[in-house]
Amino acid sequence: MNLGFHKHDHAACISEGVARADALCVEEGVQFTPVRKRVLELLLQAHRAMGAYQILDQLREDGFKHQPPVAYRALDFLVARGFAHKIEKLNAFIACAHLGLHHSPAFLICRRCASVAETRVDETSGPLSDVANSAGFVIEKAVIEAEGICPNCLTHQPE
Amino acid sequence: MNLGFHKHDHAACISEGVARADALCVEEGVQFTPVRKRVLELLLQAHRAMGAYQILDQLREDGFKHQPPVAYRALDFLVARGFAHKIEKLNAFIACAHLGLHHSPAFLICRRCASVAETRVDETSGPLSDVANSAGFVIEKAVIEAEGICPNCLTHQPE
DNA sequence: TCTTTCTTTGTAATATTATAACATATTTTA
DNA sequence: TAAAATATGTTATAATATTACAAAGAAAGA
Repeated sequence: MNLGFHKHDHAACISEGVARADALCVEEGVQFTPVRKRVLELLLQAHRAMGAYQILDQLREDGFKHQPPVAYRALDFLVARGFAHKIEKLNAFIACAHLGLHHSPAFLICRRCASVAETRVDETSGPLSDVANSAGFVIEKAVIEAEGICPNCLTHQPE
Repeated sequence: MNLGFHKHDHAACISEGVARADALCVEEGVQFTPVRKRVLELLLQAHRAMGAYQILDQLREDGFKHQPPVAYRALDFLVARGFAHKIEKLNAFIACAHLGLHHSPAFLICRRCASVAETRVDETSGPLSDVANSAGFVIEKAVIEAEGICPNCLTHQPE
């Protein structure tokens, strides 16, 4: 599976991501306003997790308004629609790597280079679901974030 | 498996937890100082996730010093030794339910009553490990936190 | 024991992350 | 076009967490 730990056509991945989000917003009848679009672009461009205040700094440079709610509102919108995800461990946000697909994301976070790869996991099976089912707990959303060392960092500077 | 969604002898579970931590500290030659012990007691007693500032408030009532670092240092100690865990989703801390056992914890968080149950998962197998292995990513620690509705809340006030 | 080393605590200041509240503007719907 | 819903502008503040440095206490070696 492509986990993002490699080179790719980044310009295309940004414009495709924005286009896809745009289409989904039209479909769902919601407004993909300039700030929202810009924040998604920034996240796609960065290709890594960004804090809300980092985003705010970029917005200021772009001439957008830059009080905290501006960033948090845009991020809330993107996260609610699945266009971005919050990485709880980092208090940061990242563009969705599987935009448009309903999925349950999981993340691999490199503690050396801070790269974050998104993968999908099956919510309805696996050890956690088994435990939840037998306890009678209904899982609605799962935060799955693994920390460790990515293949690039292992290769280039093994510990 | 006992997930904590039930009645139990709470006084015993507090004193046993503290005693076990005490023994482990002796074994490892580290100091189980009064603040550290008191914070663990508070967490065991609360039997739910507590924020650092909630703990700080309790410490103040107990006559301990109560600047933020006091709580964060004690919590860092407890988390480093596995006596407590941080719930990233809640920015809160909870006493370990399997004190003394090396384990990879996972949590079931009820969004209605805010109870948190700890369970163990196998780090070395399962869908996430498979993805990580095939990508060459070495997982060191996994944050696994499921949100949903606990059996008590389902039974007592079904939605 | 002494003394040096390591660990822990006390404290002030500040950094970082996030939300509340309310006014205004814009878009959508009827 | 009026009403309703949605989105933005703005101020203020809440909640979470860390840095830095001084002082106190415990552990280890001579």
